[in-house]
Amino acid sequence: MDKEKLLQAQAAPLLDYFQKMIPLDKAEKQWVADLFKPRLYRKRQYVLQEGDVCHQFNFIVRGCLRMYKVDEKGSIHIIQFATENWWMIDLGSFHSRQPSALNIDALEDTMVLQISYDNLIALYTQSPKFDRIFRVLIENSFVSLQKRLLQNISSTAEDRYLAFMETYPHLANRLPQTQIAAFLGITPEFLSRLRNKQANTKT
Amino acid sequence: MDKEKLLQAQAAPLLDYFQKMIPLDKAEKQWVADLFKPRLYRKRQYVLQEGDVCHQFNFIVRGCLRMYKVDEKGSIHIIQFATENWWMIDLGSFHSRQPSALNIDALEDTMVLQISYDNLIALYTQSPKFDRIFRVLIENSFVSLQKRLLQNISSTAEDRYLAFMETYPHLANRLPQTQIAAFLGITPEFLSRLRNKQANTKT
DNA sequence: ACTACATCAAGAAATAGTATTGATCCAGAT
DNA sequence: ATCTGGATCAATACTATTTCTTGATGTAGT
Repeated sequence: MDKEKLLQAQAAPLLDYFQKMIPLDKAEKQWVADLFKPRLYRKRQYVLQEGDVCHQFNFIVRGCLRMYKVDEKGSIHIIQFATENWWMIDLGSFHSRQPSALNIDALEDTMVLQISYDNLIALYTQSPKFDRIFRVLIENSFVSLQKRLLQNISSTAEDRYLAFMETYPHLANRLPQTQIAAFLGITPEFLSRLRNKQANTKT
Repeated sequence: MDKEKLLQAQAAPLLDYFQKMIPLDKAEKQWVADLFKPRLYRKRQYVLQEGDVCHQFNFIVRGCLRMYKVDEKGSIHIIQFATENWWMIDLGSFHSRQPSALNIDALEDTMVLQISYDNLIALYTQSPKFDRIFRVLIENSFVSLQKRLLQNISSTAEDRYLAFMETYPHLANRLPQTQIAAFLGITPEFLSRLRNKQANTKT
């Protein structure tokens, strides 16, 4: 009993998150608390390294992760940031059990709740409610991704910067600008100049 | 052939180390070069986290690792530091395949050569010479450990500090004093006072 | 030749990590 | 009871690392 309570306390942010989507019964809460394991990643630590299979579906309790691809020239292209109450995973690698071409690492010390592939399947089997939860959750991610793509192919760097500031104002002051630049696909120097320009035109 | 040379070059510090213990023949060198994989851990990054099984036997090429236990109060007790040409592993977890109660992380960016459990067994099977090498190497570690224990149970903090300075003079200027304090089992403040005292009595 | 960026180098500014010091407290040995 | 060998807390100082900005110069596409 004591142990159950401890697990539930650790999983609380995730249980809250699910609860807001679909109410869970007692047993379902306990499964979640049992199958999602808390884990701390420290700043700069890899969560997933290119060439490894992505074995974990990660829910971020606190901190910030980034997913990126390193191109042939060694430049970093950031696909996604994720902070509190977001998910981070290479879904392709996770489901195909094939090595990932992507990297995930921590920009801050980050606590996640992670579930392994096998345990996630077990969870789906035990309660189809989780099929629905994860469908919705992935749909949300899909929508953000599509939005991001559209912006990328259709806008100039300045427009992308402005859109970023609108969509993720909380990230703007939280992340180093080097990271934001890598997300926008420009150099930190150029981002610095863009910001300068913005600041000047405002007054 | 080219590839062989590259691997041997990467494994050079380890081959030198073995060579000083027992001469290796060509095939043995190649096994070592093949089975030990180079890996970089960045400062603050975990090499082993409490609760995980220790799967790798690590030889440090450059950098510095620390092994420690976190107690119920959250205090850190450092069991061991390891720098160039030393080994770092939770031997208990490694051999029992049970989760470790210890943490290992990097105090500096650290390059290791690591061999997995299965590959180490394979190495022993291929050449019993490695049984001897690893026996000797673990005996060395055992002796340091026993010395450390003895010091710990029999000395005052000041004596332990002096002994540390004698035994590991190179670590004294390399590690932050917070780490040395955690190794000696005292607070950084008290260590600071001890050093002050030493400096004054010398003149 | 103008716009929208990149590259490189250097310095400034901000932040995080480390060390020191003083004040106060406490437990065990004398 | 008080002295010694420590701990804890808070403030300050110092150092190192990371991040940001700026200037100079270059380049590809319209």
